[in-house]
Amino acid sequence: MQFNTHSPIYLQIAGYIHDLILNGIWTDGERIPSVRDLAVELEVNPNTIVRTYAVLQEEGTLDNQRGIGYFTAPHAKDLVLKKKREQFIKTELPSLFSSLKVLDIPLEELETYYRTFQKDAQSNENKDETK
Amino acid sequence: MQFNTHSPIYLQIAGYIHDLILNGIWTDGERIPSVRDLAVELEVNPNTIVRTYAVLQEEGTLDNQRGIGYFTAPHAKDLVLKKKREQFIKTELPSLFSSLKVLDIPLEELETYYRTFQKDAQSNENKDETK
Amino acid sequence: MQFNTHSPIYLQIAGYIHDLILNGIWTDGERIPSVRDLAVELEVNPNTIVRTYAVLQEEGTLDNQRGIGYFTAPHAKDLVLKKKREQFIKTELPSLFSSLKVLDIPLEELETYYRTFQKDAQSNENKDETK
Amino acid sequence: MQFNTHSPIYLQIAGYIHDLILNGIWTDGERIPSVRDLAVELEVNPNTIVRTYAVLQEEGTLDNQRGIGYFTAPHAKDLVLKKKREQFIKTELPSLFSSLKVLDIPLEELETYYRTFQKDAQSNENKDETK
DNA sequence: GTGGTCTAGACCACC
DNA sequence: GTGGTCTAGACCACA
Repeated sequence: MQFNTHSPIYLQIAGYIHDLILNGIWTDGERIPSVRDLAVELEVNPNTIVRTYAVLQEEGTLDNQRGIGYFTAPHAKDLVLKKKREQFIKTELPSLFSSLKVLDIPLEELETYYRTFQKDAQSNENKDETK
Repeated sequence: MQFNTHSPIYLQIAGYIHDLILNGIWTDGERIPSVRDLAVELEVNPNTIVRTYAVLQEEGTLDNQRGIGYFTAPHAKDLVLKKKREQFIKTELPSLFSSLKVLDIPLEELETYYRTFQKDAQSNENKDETK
Repeated sequence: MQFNTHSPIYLQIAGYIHDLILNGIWTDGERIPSVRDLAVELEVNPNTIVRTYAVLQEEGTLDNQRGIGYFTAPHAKDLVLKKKREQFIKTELPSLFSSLKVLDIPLEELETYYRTFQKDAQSNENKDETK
Repeated sequence: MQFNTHSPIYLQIAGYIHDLILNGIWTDGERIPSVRDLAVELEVNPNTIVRTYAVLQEEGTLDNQRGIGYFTAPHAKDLVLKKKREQFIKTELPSLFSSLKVLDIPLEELETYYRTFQKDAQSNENKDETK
């Protein structure tokens, strides 16, 4: 049995940046924080960020202009969305379905909970608007 | 940002035992490995297993008889199933649904994948029978 | 703070013998087990029993006839009863009363529970007779 | 026969803390000694105190804030009082009543002693006020 | 043999 | 500083 297994920090940060892009916090083509700045913000060694940015550049999510800085790619959001969807369908769905099977929860029950979830989400949005 | 998020080993082992019971590897009322034996098998300190077993006894999943050993409770499987279902609905479903929303996957699409999953599972079972 | 404090075993055994006499299991003037026999029965070092019998002889509960053995005194039961009553009133009652005070339980409430206790005891006796 | 009957130290300390709360020495919501400090004070291993505090937190008597310390719960005193009353009525009263029966002390006699006890207690209080 | 408790000492995350 | 966890090793009671 294996305990205390993590994905490496630089990959955790890559996932974090994916989420920033998906949620529109970093928009397509925008200039993003320098390696040094992000390292300070996340309280992490700059080399870790270097590695993260390299991975994201490799996969096409980020562009680099030497001497200027890093930018999100022109279609970063679509690209990340596609990537996450594939990963979700290939790895998360099977584990979800096997949970449903073991726990003996039919798909119909899921739909019920889904409607409740959507109603809750909506009422929260309304609250936010009122603020 | 949070890196290094673990649940403690003794709880990871508790979860592992839940799965053993759910999957019928440990059946209701059966004698289970002694503290020392399981500690050797999982390569942890006996005290860690003591703590795991104490938690599971507290929640009613295990019984024990001093000087004899630990046993799964008479209705251990039902109890664990109930517990896991509650936990699944309360904590995993919301995160699933929010993934669906972010990834823009309608519930209907899930059903399609579900049917594929079930067919695959069935064909695997048939293979097993053929063995 | 003091943990793990016991009365010495020889005194615990003295109390045990008091109870035997009070409950009529050892009657007045009866010959009682030899030091050696009682030591075996209670799984205790014979010297411990020697000490117990010495204490009980000192307080008048036991008599010793050299070469023959130990006997309960002619009025052993009355003597023990008197002793226990005194001890009860002097040491146990105050602690009981202070519990009642701290827990805010009026004496009247005690009477209620007492009646319940007596009824239970009686019904148990009836069961015994039926046997 | 059973000699050497202890409750474990961590439970003895739990009982000791119950008393501190009942007697108002630790008041509701108050910060209590750190694990290490109490361990030093009671001359036990810190892990023993950890276990005691865990038990008391489990039963709702204590709260804690990570990195800050332990606190008595907002209604700790009421909670402990309720717990102790139940335990007193269920386990101590029957043994009291059976003592009364064996010693042939009628309940009325108890009342006499009770009045004496109350008078003594009152005169002690007056002394305290005079101080 | 079993589990239960306790100690000593270490390392970690949080504040 | 705080609590939380884990290890190593010891001793105990029960069966």
